[in-house]
Amino acid sequence: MSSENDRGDSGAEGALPEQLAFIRETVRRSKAPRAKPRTWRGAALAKDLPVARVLVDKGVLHLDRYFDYAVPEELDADAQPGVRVRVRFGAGRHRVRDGRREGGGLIDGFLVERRAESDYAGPLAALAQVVSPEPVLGEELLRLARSVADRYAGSLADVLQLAVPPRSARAEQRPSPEPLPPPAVPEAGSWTRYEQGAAFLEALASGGAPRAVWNALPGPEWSTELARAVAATLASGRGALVVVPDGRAAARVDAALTSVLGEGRHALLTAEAGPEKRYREWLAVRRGSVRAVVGTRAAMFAPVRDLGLVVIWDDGDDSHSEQHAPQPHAREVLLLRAAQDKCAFLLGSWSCTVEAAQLVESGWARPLVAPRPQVRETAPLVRTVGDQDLARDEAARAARLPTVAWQVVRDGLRDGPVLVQVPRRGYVPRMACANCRAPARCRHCAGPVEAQDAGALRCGWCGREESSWHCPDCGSFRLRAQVVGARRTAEELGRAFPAVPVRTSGREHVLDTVPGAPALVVSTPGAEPVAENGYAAALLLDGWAMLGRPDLHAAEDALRRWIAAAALVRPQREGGTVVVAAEPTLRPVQALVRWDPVGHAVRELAERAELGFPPVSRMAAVSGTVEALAEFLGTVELPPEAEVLGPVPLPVTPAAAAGRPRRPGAPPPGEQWERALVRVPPGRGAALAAALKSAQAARMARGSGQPVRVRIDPPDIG
DNA sequence: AGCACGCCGACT
DNA sequence: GTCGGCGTGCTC
Repeated sequence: MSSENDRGDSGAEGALPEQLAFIRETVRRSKAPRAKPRTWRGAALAKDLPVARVLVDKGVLHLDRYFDYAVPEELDADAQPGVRVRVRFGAGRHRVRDGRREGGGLIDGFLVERRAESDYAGPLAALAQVVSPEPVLGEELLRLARSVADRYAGSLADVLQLAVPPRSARAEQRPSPEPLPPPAVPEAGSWTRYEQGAAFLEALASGGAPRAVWNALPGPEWSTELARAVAATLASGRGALVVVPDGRAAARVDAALTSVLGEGRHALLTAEAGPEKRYREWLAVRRGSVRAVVGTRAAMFAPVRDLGLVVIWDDGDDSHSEQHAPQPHAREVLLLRAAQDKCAFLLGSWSCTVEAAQLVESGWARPLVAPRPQVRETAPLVRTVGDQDLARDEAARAARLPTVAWQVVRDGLRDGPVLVQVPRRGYVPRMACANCRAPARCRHCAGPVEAQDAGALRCGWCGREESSWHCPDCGSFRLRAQVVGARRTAEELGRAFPAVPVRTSGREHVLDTVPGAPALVVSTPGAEPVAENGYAAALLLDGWAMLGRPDLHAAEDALRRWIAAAALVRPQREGGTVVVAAEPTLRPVQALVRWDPVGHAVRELAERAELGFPPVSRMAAVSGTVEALAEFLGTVELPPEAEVLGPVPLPVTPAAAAGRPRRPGAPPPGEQWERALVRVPPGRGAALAAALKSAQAARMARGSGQPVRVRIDPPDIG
């Protein structure tokens, strides 16, 4: 299916049109390639392979090519492929002084290749300096970075900035430890709970490259199961890489790896470590001293030797999306790695994203699931509280908490801690059917219907006015804005149970664990502490806030967050109960009750295919001022199948926000920007990225003042 | 992006 | 003649 095609044609063998054009041009111009590079009044050059191909470390797209430099004799030994170099670069003030060319700034780069001769017809400048003889950019990493740049219409230099950590001389001086021999093949352990669990481990241990989408059972065993998969891969003599969404998850996997493998066999790569320690760990991996890595998203590029397995945990968490250009997603990067290195792939989660379901649907990966009785055995009981219950229950309505919920909390507090999940502030209210709460969508392109200041309705994607909306599901003509507001509920809850301590975990202050004693634990999604022996009960409040957004991911996100909280609750047989405040007829609510995130994702996938949504189609967002965007859309040569939606105006950033850091892709404060979406059918993702990249490159080269931002797989469509 | 080169108008 | 306007194009 689509994703496979895209991975195929964005691979190393497929050169982009502008690259081809460049190559053709260079070949034409240099009629007779010189046997030896001619420098400015030749200083002594390396005898063997006197040309260094250099990637200049500038993110600008039209410089996204290699440049040749001459290798002076004294740098010959150090100037090996993969090392960091400094070169003079820029058309500026070329003066020839003492037989050497000067001027142009000194700029960092990577030496990519040593060659006998150059395609470049002109005289070569010499390498100014080898920053360090440590080879940091290997062939595989370079190939990966190239694929990622192509996939995301970004520059190679930008990707390398994400992939290669900044240098620390002190870290380089420290020798890395001696590598340990491969460990023994681990026991299957709790993997036997899954139908293909033991077989998956065996395949890894025997050097195979199985690819699986793993729907993990609720509970704390997942990190040990991950560690066993890593151990099995190491036992086969290969390396393994695990990417998790945050530092807490990384710490859990780190602990599990230590207990399964012992000390010294794996590295922990997280931002928390600080630059020097982090580079030291990275170097230990790169040098082959350490064969296994766990880390947060930057670790997706970790240069693991002889990679046998890549793992991503909880791919639906948005921290897997890199914030820096070109904003690659860890799942997509690991997919590229699995394809490039022909290694095993494991995507694990308590929940299931549409993208994960697609990997199974297309046949690229196999499902790794537990049999239904095992799921029922492990999951808590889930009860729902909808509007009907609230309406019937006048007293509860005032407190925003129905009787069922009170009872569950009260009963739970007799046995242990009770988790209360409240939504974070700041959800954008959007329009939904007042009757059945289905998000209101545009009839033409299925984008989200938004309320304007004047009260008019308009599509957030194509900008069409919506004057006669009615709900396609239930026929209602009434719309409502979704409202958020919940923190108070938790406070009231605390007052209602005065004898019980209330602990909170949220953005500013995240608790890692809580003891098994009775307590109310109030948390925002993603910050839920793990309870010793599991929570006795959980209360998931204000489902509307999560479901109300007609964001593509609204239902999936809500389900993922509920499941993430509910997975910390004891199994039903131990009395574990979850109450979710949401209409029981809604699809994600039903999926939670049945504990069937995979079924939910499969149905969402079918719907996305029907509506032409990602990941079945591929989308890109292009934004800029009205003029800049119009000009860009006028010049870009999109593949014929491409469909342009919009442009529509983006909300103006208040000028008061000037001091604060802006989200990447957001317009500068006070400027009116527009955004268009471009979508292409399955298999044309690479062509779309290439077209956008070359249009962007042409634009930058022209230096036409106003910027245009291009974002592949925009996360916030709708 | 910088920064020079180039090919046209008013100036010592 | 030449100083300098910034349009155009290159950076190994």
